[in-house]
Amino acid sequence: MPTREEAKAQRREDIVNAAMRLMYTRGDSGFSMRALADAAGVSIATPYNLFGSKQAIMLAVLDTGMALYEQRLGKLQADELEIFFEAVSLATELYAEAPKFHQAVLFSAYGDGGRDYRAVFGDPRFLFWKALVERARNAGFLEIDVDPSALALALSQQFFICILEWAYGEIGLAELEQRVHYTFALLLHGAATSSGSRRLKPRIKLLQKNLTDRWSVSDPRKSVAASQ
Amino acid sequence: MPTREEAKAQRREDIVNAAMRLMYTRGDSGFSMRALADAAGVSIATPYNLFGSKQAIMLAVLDTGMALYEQRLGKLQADELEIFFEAVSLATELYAEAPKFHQAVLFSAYGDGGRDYRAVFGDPRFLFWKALVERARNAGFLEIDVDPSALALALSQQFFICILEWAYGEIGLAELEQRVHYTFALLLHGAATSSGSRRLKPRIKLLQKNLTDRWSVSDPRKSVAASQ
DNA sequence: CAATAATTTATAACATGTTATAATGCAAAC
DNA sequence: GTTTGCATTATAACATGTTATAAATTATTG
Repeated sequence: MPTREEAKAQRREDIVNAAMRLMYTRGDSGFSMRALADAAGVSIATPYNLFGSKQAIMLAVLDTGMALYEQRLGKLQADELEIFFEAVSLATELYAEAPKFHQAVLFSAYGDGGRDYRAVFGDPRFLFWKALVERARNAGFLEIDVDPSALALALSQQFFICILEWAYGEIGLAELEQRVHYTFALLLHGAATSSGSRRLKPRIKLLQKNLTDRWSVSDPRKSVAASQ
Repeated sequence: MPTREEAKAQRREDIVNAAMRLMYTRGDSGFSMRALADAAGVSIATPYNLFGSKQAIMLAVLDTGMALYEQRLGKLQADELEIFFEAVSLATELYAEAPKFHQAVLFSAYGDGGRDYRAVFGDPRFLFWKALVERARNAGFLEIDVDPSALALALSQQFFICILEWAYGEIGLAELEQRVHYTFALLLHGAATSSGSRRLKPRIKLLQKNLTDRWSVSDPRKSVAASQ
C-alpha cells in the first residue's frame, strides 16, 4: 500500500529507466512515446502527466548522465588550465562508451517536439564551465577581470554545437575532441594572463596542426555520413 | 505551351515564393506543407517531388537570403579585421527588418523533420567566413600559418548557435550581436598577429564590459521569454 | 467502513511530415 | 496526329508528439 506520492515517484523512475533502456538498445529510432509507455508498463498518458513532454524525459536522462560525468571528473588530477581539456576528453570517452545511447539522448532532446532548446544544454552545463573559469582565474591563468559568465557561455555553446554535430553523424568522436580542444584554447587564450598564454599559445599551434592534418585527407565540411 | 523543364522551374519558384509569403505573414506557426501546397496552388505531393523535404524548401529560402546578405555586405567599407564585426551587425540588421520571417526560416530548417543539420548552416556560410579569414590573414591581421578552415569553422558555429538562441526566443537581437562580437574577438585574437592583437585586445575588454553590464540587470541564462 | 478526490487508463482524436498508389494531363517522340 | 512516358494530382495511409475525455482504480479522509 504505497502512498500516492511514492507510487508517483516509482512510476517516474520506471519511465526514466525504460527510456534509458530503450535508447541503449534501440537508439533513437524506435524510441517513441508509445514504445516508452509500453516498456514502462504504463499508459501513454502517464508520461505526459508526470513529465509533460518527451523532451522533459530526455532532460531527466541527460541529468543522470551529467551527475555521472561530474563524479568521474572529480577523480581526475589536472591543474586549473588543463582541466578544461581533460573535461572535454572525458566527455568524449563517455560518449565512446555508449555512443548510440548518447546520440539518441541528444537527438531526442533536441529533435521532435523540443522547443525548449536552452534546457538541453542549459544551466547545469553552463554553471559547470563557469566554475572552471573562476577556478582558472583564481589560479592566475586568466585575467582577473574576466567575466566568467561571458567566457563560460562561449565555451559551453561551442562544446554544445560540436556535440550536436557528432550526434547528427557529421563528425566522429576524435574530431569532436580535437575541434573543441582547439576552440577552447582559442577562447581561453583571449582571456589569458601571460602565464596562461605561455601555455595556450603553443597548444593552439599544435591543435591547429592536428586539424589541418585531419582535413588534408578529408574535407572539413564533408560529413562522415556522406563519405561512407 | 511551356516546356516540361520550364513548367517544373515555374512550380519550383511558385513553391519557394509561397513559402516566403507564408512565413512573412504567418511566421513559423501555420506554415505546414499542406498550407504551403495550398498557397502555391499545387498538390501536396509536388513539393516533395521537387524538393524532397520541407527542410530542402527552407534551405532554398535561406539561400536567397544569403545572396541578399552578401550583396549588401559588399557595399560596406571596412578593413579586413573590422569586416568580421560589420558582417555580424549587418546580419542582425537584416533579422531586425523581418524578425518573424527569419525566425520561421531558421526554426523550420532546424526543427520538424530536419535531420540534415549541417546543410542549414553549412557550406555557403562556412566558405563565407573562410574567405574573410584568408583576407584578414593576407592583410597581416592574422598569423600567416593560421588554418582558415579551423578558424572559420569555429566562427561560423559560434554565430550559428547564437542565431539559434535568438530564433528560439532566448535572447534579443542586441544581445545576439554583442555576444557574437565578443566571441569573434576572442577567437580572432587567438590567431592574431601583434598588429591584429593590438586592435582586438581592447575590443575584447570593451565587449566583455558590455555583456557584464547587460547581465548585471538580467541573468545571462534567464531567457527572454521567461522574463516577460 | 464508506465517501471523496486524485491519478491512471483506455481510447479517440488532431496536426504534422512523409510515403504510396492509382488516375489524369500533357509535353515529347515518332 | 497519334502514341508514349513523365509529372502532377487527388487521396489514403502511416508514424509521430500531443491533447482531450470518460471510465476505472485507489489512496486518503471522514
